[in-house]
Amino acid sequence: MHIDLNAFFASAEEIRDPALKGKPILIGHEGRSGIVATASYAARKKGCHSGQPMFQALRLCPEAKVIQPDFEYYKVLSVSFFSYLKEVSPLIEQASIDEAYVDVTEALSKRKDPVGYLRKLQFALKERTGLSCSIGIASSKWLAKMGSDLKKPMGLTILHNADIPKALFPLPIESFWGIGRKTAPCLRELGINTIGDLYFKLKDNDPATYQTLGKFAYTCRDWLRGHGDDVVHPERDDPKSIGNSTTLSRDMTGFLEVRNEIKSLCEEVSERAKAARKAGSTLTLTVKDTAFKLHTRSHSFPEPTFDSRRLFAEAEALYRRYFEAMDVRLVGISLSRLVDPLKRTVQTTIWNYEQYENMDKTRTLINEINRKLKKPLLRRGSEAKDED
DNA sequence: TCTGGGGTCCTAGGACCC
DNA sequence: TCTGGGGTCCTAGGACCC
Repeated sequence: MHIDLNAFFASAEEIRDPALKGKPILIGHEGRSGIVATASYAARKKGCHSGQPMFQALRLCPEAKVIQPDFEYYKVLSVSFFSYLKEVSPLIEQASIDEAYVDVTEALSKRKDPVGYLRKLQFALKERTGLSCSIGIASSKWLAKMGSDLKKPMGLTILHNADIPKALFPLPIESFWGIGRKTAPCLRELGINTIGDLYFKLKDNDPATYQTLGKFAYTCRDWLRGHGDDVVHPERDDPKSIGNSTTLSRDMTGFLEVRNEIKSLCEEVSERAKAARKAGSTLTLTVKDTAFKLHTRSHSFPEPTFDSRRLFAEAEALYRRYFEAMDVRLVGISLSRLVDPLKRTVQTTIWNYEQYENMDKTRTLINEINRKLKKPLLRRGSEAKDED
């Protein structure tokens, strides 16, 4: 099952202020370079959609109410959504703040009326949290995701593999999950306008289609046959990178102009890493130039770290070395190759000490170090010390 | 008043090792 | 007789998604 909250941020605001119900709402910032994160269904009717520059959305729907996003509040609602799902099945893979894959094989096979059960589940969620959702049921994650997109809001779509031609083939190629604004025009160039067109080109081994999609072509072929990945990974919530970026109040040139922004980004990343109990070995500095092109430069530390001063020192070095003369619109800092600093053991040290003859002594020493590593190294907030 | 910010995954080239 | 084939790790860029 793929389950997706409908117009999540807008619904969240309606829950907080029921007077907004049914009204056109745009969630996003209104200032320079603001974009729409979510548009309520009333606003969507006027042509508003997420990703749109806010001023464009307001031109289409001047009466819309603009609300600044409140991610902390959305996160709270999201947590209650996921704890509700856990009652249905323990096998949940969080796909984003508002959607999940759930392995309901067990839960559904026991029911006499699985469809009725899902409907009840959907309405109980609405009852309990005020959130409406769409559900897709299928034999693979991709197909379930495509299914949940077919009917909104409060949709329930069951797609058997045999339904694929009728349900998906007529859809425009842009609605294929995994094919976006770059690939879709290339496929249209090849005469592929619908999902069905893609299916037949792949089936007939059209070389140009395979060339355009690369390895992804084989994944698409599997998906369209109903053979895609169907394994739900509950542990997927372990992050692989932690980063923050910000669009500057104006274009800036030279490190001294962006120094304070980079400093606070490093501090934010450091705090988030500590809170997630992660340390990272690779720091990446991202900048966007005035033509909206992104540039990245990265550095790997000999040891994983979350120390904001080390992050900042390296970010400064990278910036001065590569971007000093560039007009810059956005700066970002990201930490990756994350490890849990509490789970680290001293493997390299073992090698050094094994050269010594007294193995008992060595073992004692290693045990002692590992015991120390297991003690909490991280102190919270103001108690945090430099050596942390 | 053009186009956010959080991520994941893939590709390709180069250094390095055996 | 100038130069194989296996692999890993690192870096940079880019596509895609919500």
